[in-house]
Amino acid sequence: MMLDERAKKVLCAVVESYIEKPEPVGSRYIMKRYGFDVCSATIRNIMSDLEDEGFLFQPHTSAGRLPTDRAYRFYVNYIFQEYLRKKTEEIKKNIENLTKKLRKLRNDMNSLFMETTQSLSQATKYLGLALLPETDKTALHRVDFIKFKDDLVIAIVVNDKGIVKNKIIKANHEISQQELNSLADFVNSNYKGKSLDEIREDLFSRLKREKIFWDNLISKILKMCQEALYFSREDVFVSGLYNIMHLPDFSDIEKLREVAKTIQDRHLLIKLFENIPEDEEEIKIIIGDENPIEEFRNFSIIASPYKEKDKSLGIIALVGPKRMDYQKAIMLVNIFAKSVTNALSE
Amino acid sequence: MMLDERAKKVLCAVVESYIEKPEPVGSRYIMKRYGFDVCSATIRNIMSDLEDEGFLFQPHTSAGRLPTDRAYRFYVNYIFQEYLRKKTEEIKKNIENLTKKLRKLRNDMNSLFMETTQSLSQATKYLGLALLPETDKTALHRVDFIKFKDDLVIAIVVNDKGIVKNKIIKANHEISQQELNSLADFVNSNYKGKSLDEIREDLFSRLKREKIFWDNLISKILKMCQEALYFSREDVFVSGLYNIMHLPDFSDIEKLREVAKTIQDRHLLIKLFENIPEDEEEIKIIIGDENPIEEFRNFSIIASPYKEKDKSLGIIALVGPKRMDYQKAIMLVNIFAKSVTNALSE
DNA sequence: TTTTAGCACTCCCCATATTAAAGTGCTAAC
DNA sequence: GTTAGCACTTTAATATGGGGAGTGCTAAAA
Repeated sequence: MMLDERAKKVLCAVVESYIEKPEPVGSRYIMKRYGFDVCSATIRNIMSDLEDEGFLFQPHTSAGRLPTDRAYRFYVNYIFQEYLRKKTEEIKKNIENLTKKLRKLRNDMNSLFMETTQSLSQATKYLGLALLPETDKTALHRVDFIKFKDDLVIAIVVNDKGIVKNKIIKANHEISQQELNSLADFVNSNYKGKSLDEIREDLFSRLKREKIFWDNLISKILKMCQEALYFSREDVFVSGLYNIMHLPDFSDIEKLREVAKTIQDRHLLIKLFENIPEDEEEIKIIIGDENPIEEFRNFSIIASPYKEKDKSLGIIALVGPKRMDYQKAIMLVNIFAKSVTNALSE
Repeated sequence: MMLDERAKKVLCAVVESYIEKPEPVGSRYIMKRYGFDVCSATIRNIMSDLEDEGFLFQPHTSAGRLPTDRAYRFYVNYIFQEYLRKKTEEIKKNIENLTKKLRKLRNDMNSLFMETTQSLSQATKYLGLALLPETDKTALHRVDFIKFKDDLVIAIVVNDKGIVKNKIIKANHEISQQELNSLADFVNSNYKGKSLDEIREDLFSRLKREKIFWDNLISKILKMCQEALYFSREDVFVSGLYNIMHLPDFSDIEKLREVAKTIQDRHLLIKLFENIPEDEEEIKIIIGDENPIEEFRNFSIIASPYKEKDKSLGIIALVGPKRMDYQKAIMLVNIFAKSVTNALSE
């Protein structure tokens, strides 16, 4: 399946043409529009070969050809190389400017990611997503335990990003605000700066070490504390559902429905991100069938982690049709991820 | 425009028929389906009269007739009377059962309203909404001020419903955690149980009374405190966008887009609720053009306040097409609003 | 061996015509 | 006031027939 240079060019031309306008692409059009110096019959032969290789298909005999997922993959690899090679001054300038703008929001993550996803969606008309830092992995800034009613306690955790999470837990026994304050003091003075999962781990070994495992009061309290410090990942920002509704790819309402349903279901959405490595430098591109969740097999995702210093915190992404303007999408995700990283890293 | 009994029956029949199936309604169909003992020509005459009165219209000559907004209004008034009159044992039983179920969630408002809006949407295939209690009007349970970075302070407010809100504010001067604790203590011991707006008001008059108005440190701190205790209303739950996508009324994507855009814009959504009185007992029904916000002129809203004891806290609502199953929608909103009220009032 | 010109063939799309069905409005009779 | 009957209107569905875009193949040219 080695393609010669000309075949590659034709393949990319077909993909680009289809991205530009969702219609079957003909040989004559390719020849003229992309300035090939051969006649349409030659292009035709090449396209026929590309079809044999699984890059193109015809909706029916005697129609033009459409790209398969494989073609998109090939195309994306191609332009992505290009992009990395020639990342221009202009992009750097864009990152600088955006960084300045986002820096003002660095202390308010909600606004920061609201702004980010909205701008991304606005600029592309695709769906802008952002996965917030996992509370469990970020450093504890402070915890408070507040007695609510009866044996209910509200645990409030502030992490070093200024994100506030709270949780209502059952204490299983009457406990005074006084005692809760002591508990909070204990945690704050011993564990500030540690990540929640580290803290839970340490509490656990402490329980074990001191042989107060299953019975006494302190053990109960520490266990409650463990529970209070567990937060499953659930914070995703999604913007621009109404933007994608204008795309011809979503004129079929069933596709829209898939997206809307997935958005509504946070757990599913989180699952989408699970297969995207957070620790890599590169932009990750997922096309159609490569998608980890069934519901998004019709779409493509451009995702990139954002970091603070060198630690990856979360992911910024665009979700759009497979027939997406990858050039633009890649560039924008890149710019935003880098800018957020800069803004957070000071 | 007095309609005689028969005309009313015909009008209701037309509306009901159209709600059942979105097609122009013919005279013969009405006669047979709704068991009128006159021939179709008579119905035809009545329908012609109803058209003159502005209740019906024809999409084109020689087609059946469709209800106008006025017809929906008439119909809804009619069935609403009916509903109030004959509220059955069954409904009471439903409320009891649902109350039991929701009571388990009473201490976690997020889950409570998530569950409520989802169930409402699931049962009707319309959009389920719930407006949470306004932080500003609910009683303070406790406030905490947490020093974050530099001169940033995170204010965390817990109200008596167990809802936690937070806000990042600039202190404009260095302030220690010690001082913040004193401030929090001060607010907590003086104002626990008071509503945030009362507290702000009182802080203001205190400032004024003590003639420390514009200058010294305490004044600055109190002003920061005032700012920290202000939360604009913004908490709305919306469920089931993907449910309405199956309705024939939304096969036009432009209509869907209106809804999706409105949902995304919390402020607009809040505005929707502004014209719905929270303090009334009754279920409020808003049809088409009666809608306060432009974007929802194509839809109808069934809304009802929920309360704790006798104090209104917020609103539960369904948004659907004008061609909505009002009977069902009214009943369900009624059941849910009453059940939430019961669950919260113990 | 590769490319090109030429041509027959396929299939979709669109515009037009035709027909059946549903429903009205009107008139005259009950 | 109500009904039967009928002419008329409009839509929706179904056929009909080019026109156009594009392919695949063959034979000749490069």
